[in-house]
Amino acid sequence: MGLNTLFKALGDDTRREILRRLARGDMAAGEIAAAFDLSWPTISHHLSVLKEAGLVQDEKKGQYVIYSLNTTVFQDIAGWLFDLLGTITERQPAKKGEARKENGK
Amino acid sequence: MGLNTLFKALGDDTRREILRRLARGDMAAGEIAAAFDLSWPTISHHLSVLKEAGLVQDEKKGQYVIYSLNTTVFQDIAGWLFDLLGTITERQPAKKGEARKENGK
DNA sequence: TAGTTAATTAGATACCTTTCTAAATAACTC
DNA sequence: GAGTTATTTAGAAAGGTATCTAATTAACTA
Repeated sequence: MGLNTLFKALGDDTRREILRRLARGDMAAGEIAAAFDLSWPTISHHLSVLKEAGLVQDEKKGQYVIYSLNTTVFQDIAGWLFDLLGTITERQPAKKGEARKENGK
Repeated sequence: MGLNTLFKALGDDTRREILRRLARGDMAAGEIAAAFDLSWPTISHHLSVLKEAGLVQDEKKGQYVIYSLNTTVFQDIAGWLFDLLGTITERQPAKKGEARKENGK
């Protein structure tokens, strides 16, 4: 759902810790909430941010809601990284003695 | 300066576009500002967020301030990604017929 | 169906972000 | 040194985010 939403979702310790736990295996919402020193509604909110970003999926199993990691979005991050790093390597290496002088005096 | 600051800095279109331009070569602050439909102070602020996150560096060259990409932080992102994806592959693949049932009914 | 357990939604508060205009600082040019 | 150009800092407005408690919804259990 866009790199913006994605990076914003990743810019929070609690949310990254949730992802780390989900990487070890699926968990119910309450199980996740129990692992933190925050209220259930707060965790519920973080989960919805992660879901919005496509980083997790949820599935209702009886009275539980099981959350799992969605790894496909990590390709978006990797793709963005490669694009950027690719652009760097594309640029002409400046000849000796005139390195990076376009903007200087 | 921490993954939090780093991801937060990346969660903005303008800032990612600044990085993309810097990937092609160093630029003066004003040169960057001129490329956007935003005021100079706004761009100046975005640059300080990027700098705070360690994504760019600046260097005073006479009356200009030249900004350049700092690629070393990308290792932090890559490292985080690898850690997470590594954790996923570490987990025991469930045997057939008992897949992902720990939390279910 | 009344009670219990699981999870989300609503509403409030405090704080952080993005953006602006106006002012300040810093360096160059005559 | 007076003016010009480059950039940042200050201060304000609008909107977003993280967190809480209380209320609601949904599903199981006896």
